[in-house]
Amino acid sequence: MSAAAAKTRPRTPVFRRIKGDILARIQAGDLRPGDPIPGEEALAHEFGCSRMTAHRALRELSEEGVVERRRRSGTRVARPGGRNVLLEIPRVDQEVAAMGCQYGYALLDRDLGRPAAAVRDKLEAGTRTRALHLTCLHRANGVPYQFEERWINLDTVPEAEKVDFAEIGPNAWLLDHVPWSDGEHVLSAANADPRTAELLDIAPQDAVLMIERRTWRQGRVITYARFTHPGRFYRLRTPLDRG
Amino acid sequence: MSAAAAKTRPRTPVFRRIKGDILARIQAGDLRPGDPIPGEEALAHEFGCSRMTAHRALRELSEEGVVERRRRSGTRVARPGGRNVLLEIPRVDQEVAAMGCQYGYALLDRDLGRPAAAVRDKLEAGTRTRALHLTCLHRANGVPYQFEERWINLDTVPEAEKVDFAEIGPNAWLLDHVPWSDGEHVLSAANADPRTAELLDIAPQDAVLMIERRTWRQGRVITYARFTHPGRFYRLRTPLDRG
DNA sequence: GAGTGGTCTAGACCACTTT
DNA sequence: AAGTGGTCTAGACCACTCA
Repeated sequence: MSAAAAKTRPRTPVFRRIKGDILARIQAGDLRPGDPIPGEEALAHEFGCSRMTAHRALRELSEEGVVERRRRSGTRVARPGGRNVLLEIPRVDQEVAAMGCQYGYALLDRDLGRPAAAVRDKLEAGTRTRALHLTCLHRANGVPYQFEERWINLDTVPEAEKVDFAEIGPNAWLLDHVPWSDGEHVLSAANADPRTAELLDIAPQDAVLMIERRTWRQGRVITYARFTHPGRFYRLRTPLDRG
Repeated sequence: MSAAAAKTRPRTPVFRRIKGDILARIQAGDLRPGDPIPGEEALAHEFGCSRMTAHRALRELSEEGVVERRRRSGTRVARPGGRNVLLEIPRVDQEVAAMGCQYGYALLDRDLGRPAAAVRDKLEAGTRTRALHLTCLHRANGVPYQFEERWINLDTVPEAEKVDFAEIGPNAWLLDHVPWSDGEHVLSAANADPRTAELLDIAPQDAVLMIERRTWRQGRVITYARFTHPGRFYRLRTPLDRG
């Protein structure tokens, strides 16, 4: 087979070469959205590999949204709808350190009790549920960097009641003490309220980027957190991955 | 083999059951960050499957950031650093339609020429590069929904020069006419400038959520776009996936 | 050197979908 | 009924890394 020639000791795995080849054909405009892609059998023959290897290449392309697969009818180039983007939301202390700045943490307020109805909804909790309400400020080289307001559901994480959070931030503590969790994130822009503006040392009404996070553990809400960043400086950036 | 007993016609693939089992152990607190996970050989024996199947389960957990794998030293529960979140940035027309609203598109301005230095940098272009500058407004039920400002690199996509974009939005046209592309997204919050505020029918200085997108084709920038949404209404939401 | 993960094979059977 | 993808096996060899 001339196709299987030029072994050239393939440092890159075969399934990657298949993926790269198909991706290149698409990027070159050779294959357009909706166009059919050779089946697993054909690809296996073309690349001189087993069907499993061709299958893996096509499966990964499918998971990445590059192609669409349907039984019987085969594999086609996906027609891109929206964009699915991998967003990294780093830990604030690591983020500040990565910028080469001195990280500072301060607990502004610690308050225990039954939260208001709006927060109760976020916690998916009943009226008798108690929550730990924490207000924190994170600084980079002394400059306010992130304002954090957080509620921890004490029904789900009762151990949190005994922690004072004066030294360790709630995020770091939770990551160390609560196993693993599902998460939901909501991104929005808002005008800073007077208190937030003062804490972040920005003008009232300045735009802030807000990240709301809820995490679950076995179906119950662990915590609801609001992270507020000065909009003028803060950016969330997605890497450009697919080469 | 007693291990292979109880066929029970497993509707869910074995590799999924292995993944689910390990995830459950982690979420139950049975396995904590840093704890070792049985190797592929051991898992294969435990679940009565081949090593390939166990390998796939562990590989996918690793790709999802749940575990960390290293040769020789084995597989361990990952210690969560930041959070990697899958963000869906939908097409504005589909997004509006999905809300059950009437989608409206208007081209406000179409301008051809050499862009200013700031935009030239974004396009990674030289001083002689010409770009098509488009300004568009997207509406939902007649209400301004998104303001779009876009530059298309005519070195990369010369065909765009002949399109008038009066009827079809630049995003839709590009998706149909330019193969596939890498993308970079930047999210930020800002105060609306007077012109944007007027177009979006919001007060000046109101917070807006801005999404900047650049796409590449074979190493060259196709387009740089800025999407601006009224911050009061617009939310970007990540699904809570891992069950 | 030994043990782990990473890849690959050449088969196999099944599930789904379209004809 | 036939053709496609989805899963799985029981081996194999290699690469990396730790002891």
